[in-house]
Amino acid sequence: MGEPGTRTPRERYRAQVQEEIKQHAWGQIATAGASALSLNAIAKQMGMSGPALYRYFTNRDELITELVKDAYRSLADTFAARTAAGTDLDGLAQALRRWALDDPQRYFLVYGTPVPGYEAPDDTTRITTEILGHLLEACAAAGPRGPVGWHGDGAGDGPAWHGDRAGEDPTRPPSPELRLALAFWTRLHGVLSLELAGHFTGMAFDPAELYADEVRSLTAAGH
Amino acid sequence: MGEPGTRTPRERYRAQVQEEIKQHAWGQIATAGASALSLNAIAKQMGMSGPALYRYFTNRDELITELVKDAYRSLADTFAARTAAGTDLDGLAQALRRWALDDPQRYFLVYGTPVPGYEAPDDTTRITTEILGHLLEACAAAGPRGPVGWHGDGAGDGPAWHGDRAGEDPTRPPSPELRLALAFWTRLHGVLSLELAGHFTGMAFDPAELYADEVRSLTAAGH
DNA sequence: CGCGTTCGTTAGAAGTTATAACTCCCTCGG
DNA sequence: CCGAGGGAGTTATAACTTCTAACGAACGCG
Repeated sequence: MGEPGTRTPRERYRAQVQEEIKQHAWGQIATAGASALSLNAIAKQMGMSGPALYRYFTNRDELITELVKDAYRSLADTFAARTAAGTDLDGLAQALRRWALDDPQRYFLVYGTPVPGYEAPDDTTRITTEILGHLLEACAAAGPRGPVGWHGDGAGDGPAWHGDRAGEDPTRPPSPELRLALAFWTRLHGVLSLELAGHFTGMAFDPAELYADEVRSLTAAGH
Repeated sequence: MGEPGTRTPRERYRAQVQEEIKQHAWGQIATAGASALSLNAIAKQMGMSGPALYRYFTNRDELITELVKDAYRSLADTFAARTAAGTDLDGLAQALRRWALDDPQRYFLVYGTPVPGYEAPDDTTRITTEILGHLLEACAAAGPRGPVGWHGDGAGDGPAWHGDRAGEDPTRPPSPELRLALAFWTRLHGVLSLELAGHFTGMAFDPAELYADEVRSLTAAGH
């Protein structure tokens, strides 16, 4: 089994066209949002007529799903690169913020409004667990002292994680690392989401300061 | 000047049909999201043919804008009712959570993914300032001790608020009430948004506990 | 060199938003 | 009471969308 990436020249061409389609799709999403993504417009931009794209993606939803997967992959990579350089929560937070500001619509494609019926494919959930793995690693390195307590400091035993043992009691307090990771995730997403959505425009303060403040609330020992 | 609400029977009928349209629209949004809202489908459900709806809303965007305004109004009302019953942050947090869980798509219509070009109309921003007014009231009643500090406890002077004085320096630390209100807003939105989007499904913990934990992080004195 | 897979094309169905033109009925003013 | 006007709803139509079907042509492998 040779390289699975590029085998025959046909598959090479196919992958290249697929990539170009996704590139134009990202352009459209950045300017008009994911709901306004038009296959016809993409085809016109690429100089070919509508239905040709269906050779590369079975339908519009599959294209969007692929973009979502790429976005997850991109976030996982930045997290991996950051944790490789040092497992500090502050660095991870700054990397997350840069990733979000770099392409707001990409952020919303991952963490924005969900489509009610949509179910993420299996490989997507695999990437999310990888992302949370990096986060948990940094949380474990940050030490057990966390500013957040579950039930006012219940001693969580073991990493109660993602279907850890089926039929687990959900009310049991999770591990300190998970509690810190959840606070990291929700607090930073809270600031980023509202900032990127423009809910802070017109208010006389700097969102970066608010973000730094929330990061500090996580990294500071909960004395 | 009589009641501006219902004057002639014609206007009464018009308002009633408008309300019925919005009702069907909410139904569609709840089941398929706002992007899948179809005027044709609504008209068919109401037993009349497509273009009739354009007598009541100039276009699809205006209908959605009206729904957004209603959602804001609904949140402002629940906040007003709650603060009238007692200006405690915990009660406000529980009211917010109930309002969000009551209709997730309504929540996302307000705080979800924004359309890049969209600008909220003036009356919408007026309602948002009202909502934040209730929140600030509760924050002021909660006392000056906040768990969050700007620049490690800078003494904010006066309510640096929403275009308070034009040309204000955005880097100046805002008031303690505003800092607490922002933490309330972002932290609770962080949990609610991810929970409603389904990012916690499959993880062995109760989102309500996480929410209560974050509320505790706000109401507890930052000793 | 041929044969088959794949690509891109046009045609077309079914859906959408939105406008134009027409009818009908209700309401308001004389 | 009665007529004129305006609002409501209708069909027809344009322009757009996703997506399927059928056809032709080009590319690459044996």
